[in-house]
Amino acid sequence: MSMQDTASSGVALWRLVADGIERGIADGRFVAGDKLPGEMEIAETYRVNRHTVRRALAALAERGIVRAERGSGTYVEAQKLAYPLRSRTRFSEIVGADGREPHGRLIEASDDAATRELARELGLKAGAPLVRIEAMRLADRTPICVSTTWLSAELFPGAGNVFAATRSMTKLLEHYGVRDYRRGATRITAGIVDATDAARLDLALGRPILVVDATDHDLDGKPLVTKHSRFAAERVEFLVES
Amino acid sequence: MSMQDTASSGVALWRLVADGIERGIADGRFVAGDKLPGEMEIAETYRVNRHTVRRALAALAERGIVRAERGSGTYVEAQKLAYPLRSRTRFSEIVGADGREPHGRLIEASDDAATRELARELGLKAGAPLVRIEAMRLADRTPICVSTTWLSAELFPGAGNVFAATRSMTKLLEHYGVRDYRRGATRITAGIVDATDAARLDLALGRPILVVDATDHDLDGKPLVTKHSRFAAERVEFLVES
DNA sequence: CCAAGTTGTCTATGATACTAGACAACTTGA
DNA sequence: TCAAGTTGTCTAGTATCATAGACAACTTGG
Repeated sequence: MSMQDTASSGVALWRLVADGIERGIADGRFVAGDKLPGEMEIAETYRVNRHTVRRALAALAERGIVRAERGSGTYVEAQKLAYPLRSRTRFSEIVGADGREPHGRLIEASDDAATRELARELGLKAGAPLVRIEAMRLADRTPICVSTTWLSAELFPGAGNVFAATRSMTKLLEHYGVRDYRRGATRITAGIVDATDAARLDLALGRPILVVDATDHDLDGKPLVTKHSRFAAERVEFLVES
Repeated sequence: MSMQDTASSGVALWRLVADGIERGIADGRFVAGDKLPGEMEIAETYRVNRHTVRRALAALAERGIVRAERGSGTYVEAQKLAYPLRSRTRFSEIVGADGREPHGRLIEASDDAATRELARELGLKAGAPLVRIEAMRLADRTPICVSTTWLSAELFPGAGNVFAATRSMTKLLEHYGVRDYRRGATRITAGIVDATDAARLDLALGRPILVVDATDHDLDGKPLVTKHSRFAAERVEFLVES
């Protein structure tokens, strides 16, 4: 691996090495507590200078993924949150099941007008008044995802304030008399985090995110809320059951 | 956006701009045929030199995402493949439904021994003989994903040759008398493409990929094959139905 | 204690990324 | 035809990336 190989890829070499090591951890080639190969050995496998490897490891160490011990070696630290995608998906339940403490945080709430896309998703007319809620979800102080949620301002007046108080979408819906709801079709893709989300998720620029678009319906199939969520890919793994 | 902001993120500035524009297209802010803002305007919104924007646009143009017209502007070109995740998921059907021509290609087949992980997934003992098939799937000549598939070498002797001939996992299983099969639990996450897959998928280094791990079972629930697939995130969108 | 192997830190050098400014070539609409 | 706005192409200067080598500081096992 040389500068010529990566020419015009737009990612620094040390970043490729860091991604490679991180993937090794994600794939289970290295498990929490394992000792990584020595810097020299890593340098040889990636055909890269040892300094480049050091920079990669430093980046991983700063993110808490590995920990270097002078004279001894570099060791693996972290894990991923298993996130089942079911028709009944509640963030707090999922995080709780993993033995971690769920948190919600309101970033911003504002009024908005429905684009054609949003109107179709929510069964409203284009231009209909909406409440837009920008929120963040954490597990044990680690940011997991940020999501933008839209609700009809007519069906859910003052939804922003209710969310600010309850910090839970489930409780917000309960407040308006919705006892239960189901997730409709979910669209998943991946992308690269933008500067705004990177700051919110405490993620380095250029990290991958899982992008999820979904609409929740009540039991009669009437659309309630539609969401656009961005998950830190390095901290979560979706499970689809059949 | 300055070099200081991106310091130690490991992604080139032009790459962030390119990703931002591409995401604008993915999110529907720009649709195929739309004219992008002028280079100067983009440079201002990202607070970046015009040359940096030009490099970003050049990268997008090379990938066929946009097309520049001198004296006029830069225009949007492409779309994504909708990929439903059901218990009965067949690549050829999905691509066909999108009006495109599905293709399969064998990259490599070899013998392998089951790791503890693979053995558990396939209901075998660790060290059991496996056939490992590295394959690639395309839609209209565009690479969509590469996957590594493992099967028991005892249940499916010579599976590599059969796949080479049929280039279809469904037909391979039929050859061994498996008439129907179902997908079990599927794990989805995102990552950054490595050098090998980047070459196979014709993807630039540092691009995001969707990583899917799944095991297929026969109708009695007996595990047949387990797969590790990597999808070019920029070309596909998963649909989860509830 | 010693030797081998590990991570930490320094200096130096060439290649690349980004910025900056200027101007050419072309398209569009008035 | 003309002016404004667009993309294309030069030249330069500065900061960062990656390589290279040497040595210090520390851990581990014999």
